Amino acid sequence: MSPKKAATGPVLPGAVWLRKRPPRRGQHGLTRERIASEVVAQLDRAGLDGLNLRAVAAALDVHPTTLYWHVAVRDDLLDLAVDAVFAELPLPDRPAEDWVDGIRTFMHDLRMALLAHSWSGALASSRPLLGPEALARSEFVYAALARAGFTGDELAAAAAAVTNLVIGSVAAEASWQDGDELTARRAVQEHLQANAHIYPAMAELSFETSAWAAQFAHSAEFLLAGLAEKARH
Amino acid sequence: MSPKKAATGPVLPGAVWLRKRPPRRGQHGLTRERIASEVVAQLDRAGLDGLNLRAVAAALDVHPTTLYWHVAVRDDLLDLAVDAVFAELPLPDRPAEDWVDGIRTFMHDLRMALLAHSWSGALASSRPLLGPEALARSEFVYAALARAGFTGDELAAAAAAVTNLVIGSVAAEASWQDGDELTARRAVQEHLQANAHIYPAMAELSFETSAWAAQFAHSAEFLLAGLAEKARH
DNA sequence: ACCTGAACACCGTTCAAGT
DNA sequence: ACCTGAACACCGTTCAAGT
Repeated sequence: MSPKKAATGPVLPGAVWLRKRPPRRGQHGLTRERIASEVVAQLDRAGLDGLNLRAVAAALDVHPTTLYWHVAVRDDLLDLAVDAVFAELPLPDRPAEDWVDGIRTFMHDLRMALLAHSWSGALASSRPLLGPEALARSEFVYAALARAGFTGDELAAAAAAVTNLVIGSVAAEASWQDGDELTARRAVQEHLQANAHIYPAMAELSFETSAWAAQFAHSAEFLLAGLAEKARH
Repeated sequence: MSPKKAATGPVLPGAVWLRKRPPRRGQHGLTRERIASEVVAQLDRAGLDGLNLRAVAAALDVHPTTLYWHVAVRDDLLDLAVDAVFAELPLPDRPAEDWVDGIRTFMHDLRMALLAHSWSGALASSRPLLGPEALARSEFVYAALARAGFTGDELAAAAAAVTNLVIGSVAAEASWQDGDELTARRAVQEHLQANAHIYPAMAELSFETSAWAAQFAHSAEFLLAGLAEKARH
């Protein structure tokens, strides 16, 4: 009957946030916050595959199994880490005068926060974002789009489109930067040009300058233009 | 000097496709295709976390370590599986009369193919898609958008926006369906309403009917509207 | 309520050896 | 060229016991 067993049914992703959190700090002062920031640090250093419970515990100066008092499964650590990344996202307390500007800024800020932790895009795209920091950012997006005139299903869809485009773009971008990006790009380009008869349109493009930021900016403008048009009815 | 060591530098994601593939089939008739479809089958059954090399090998009736002749690392298996999913995506041989219709159909088809294998969205979002089947679909998108009038950076950005929005949306959707979705939704809604003072806009929405398909359709239309407007200059 | 310690089952990967 | 077999290092998780 420990807290970690309190969740009903199977462990579902994001479930850390729906369980009651242990409020008091133990004899080592171990809190979710301390655990989260250590996990972030190790993910930054070792990447998603490099993370391991024993190293996290060692850095926190506790026994590996101690962590199981604070989380139910390893994946919970990832949820804590992702929410910590969202906390880095600046959240304006006043809405922007022009809602399009507000959403645009949010999209670029979100991209930067996720890119600062290369593992976070992959996680944000594949796990429900239910932490308090992530929810606060969602609330901001909902509020901005509601002010733009969206309601009901369209409001939910517009908000989803905004976050899914950003997170999807960042995840794709980060997936290239895991290895040696330049070598990878050259290999792909060679491959495309060697098979130009199969991929004529793609072979024409030059990936020489991988201008990720500019490409993302264009992507964002495409969506913003569509949202603006629909908001006008 | 085995083939798996042929790649220069560190193992980068998607690298299976850039290495020369062993052309002939061995005494067990083990090919990349057979391995790929077995991996897909096991992922469908056990999920991403449930996949293990030993089980794959057993099902193929070979020794676990035999797989290392055909791939360099476990992740290569995932790349093979993702490309196999892309192969299920119907690819029209004639372009649509209206390019918007063509892209719209592609987006919905891609969503369906990825949703049919719940693990594939997470993988597609976090690994470069360099397999032949995935590239062929990208080529289709590039060609359609080029016909719409996009060129250079804007063409690349438009294509990226289309695939990233779809993959990002599917990954998010699938992340909810890993566990008991209904229970999860209810818990989240309770949580939002209990904290309605923090999340006023979100608390208002009813997540009763989780109409994923309708929401995705709206998201797609937002992007398509923006693309159409930009294409008109 | 929070942490320790021992122990278990599992799994990706290497490497030398076979045919 | 392709496959086997033994072996290694590692790692998430459990459970009973401590304070």
